[in-house]
Amino acid sequence: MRNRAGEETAGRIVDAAQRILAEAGLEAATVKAICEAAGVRPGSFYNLFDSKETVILEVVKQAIRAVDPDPERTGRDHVTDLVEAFVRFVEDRPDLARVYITVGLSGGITDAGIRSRMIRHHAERVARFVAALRRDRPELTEPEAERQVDALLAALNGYTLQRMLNPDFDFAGHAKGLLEMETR
Amino acid sequence: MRNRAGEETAGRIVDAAQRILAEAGLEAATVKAICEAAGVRPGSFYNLFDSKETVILEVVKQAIRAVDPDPERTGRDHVTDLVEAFVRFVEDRPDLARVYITVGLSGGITDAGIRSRMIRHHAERVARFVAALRRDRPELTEPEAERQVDALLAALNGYTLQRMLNPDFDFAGHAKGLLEMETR
DNA sequence: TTCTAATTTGAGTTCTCACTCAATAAAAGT
DNA sequence: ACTTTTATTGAGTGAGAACTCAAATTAGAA
Repeated sequence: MRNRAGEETAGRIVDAAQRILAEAGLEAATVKAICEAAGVRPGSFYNLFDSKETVILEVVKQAIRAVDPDPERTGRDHVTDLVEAFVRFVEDRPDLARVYITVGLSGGITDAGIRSRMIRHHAERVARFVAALRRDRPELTEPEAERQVDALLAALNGYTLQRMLNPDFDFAGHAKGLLEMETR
Repeated sequence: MRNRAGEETAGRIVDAAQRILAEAGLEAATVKAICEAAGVRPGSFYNLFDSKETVILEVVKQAIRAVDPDPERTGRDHVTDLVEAFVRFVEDRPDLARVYITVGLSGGITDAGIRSRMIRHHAERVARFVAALRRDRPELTEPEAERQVDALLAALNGYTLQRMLNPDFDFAGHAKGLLEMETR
């Protein structure tokens, strides 16, 4: 095992970046701050990563994965499960959620691929929700289900936005309210 | 007329800041970039504004004002009117819509006032929508109407987000779809 | 143990940022 | 025309950012 030490250090750096992002936001995630939190000197940082952006992107990828856990479960979840996973993500990792939403808008992340990656990710999520909804309510046609899922996800994103603006906003409660409207 | 020249220059600076914010985001809105776009030297900038933040804030205020035109009409509109106004805002002024969302999300604006200002603005909008909805459908109780408006506005914001990510997204169509769901 | 490659170090370098200010120019008032 | 207020200029400051690199250290292989 030749690069065990390096890999371990790289992991510590990503963890530190994620912690800072979660606690203090994107602006505070400087290389210096990340290095201090990881207990590492800048030289090591740049020995292991090409740029700061690489690390932030790695955190964002983890965030994307975190929104939809256990993707192999596809075909068995209910809409409530999916919504609950989304709520948990926003509640547990509000600043990852912020990063997730900001990335598409901000010029800070210059990686061109990230935008299309997020659009594709959204499309996959819609498909998963539609499948779950039609399982719960088989009487719905495909287009009907799609329209409802579209509105549901848009509302969830909108509430996420609100939660970003106002930390006191009761995200979980409002998300649950949406479910009751949808499934009535 | 003592400060006409200064006021005109200040206007050019605000316009330039708005253009840059809309086209390239908060990160790109440096003093240098704003000055270049406005055809002004940094010295003039700081003769007219205390800080960069002052200018950004001015742009945000304009964005907020643009979302809800004709506020004196309160008490006469229907939900469809309000939604249509919102759609028109997003379609006609995607630049301001982007500013509204970007700035709200970013931690870069340290001014505490801007956040609460946006929250207050949202509350006012909810009230206006609730009044309109109860006028359209008197059978609804206040809490019922509030919950529906909440979801409607969240979905509209979510769709706005989607539209920012993907310019091909059919915002107007989806917004109309929401209305049909709400008022069925 | 000894050699070698992976890893870490930290004092820089370069860059760009927001912001300043003394000097100059333009405009307005008398 | 003269004076005073207002507006503009642009070189410059210091702070802090991302990032570099030659040298030192560490750890696995022989």
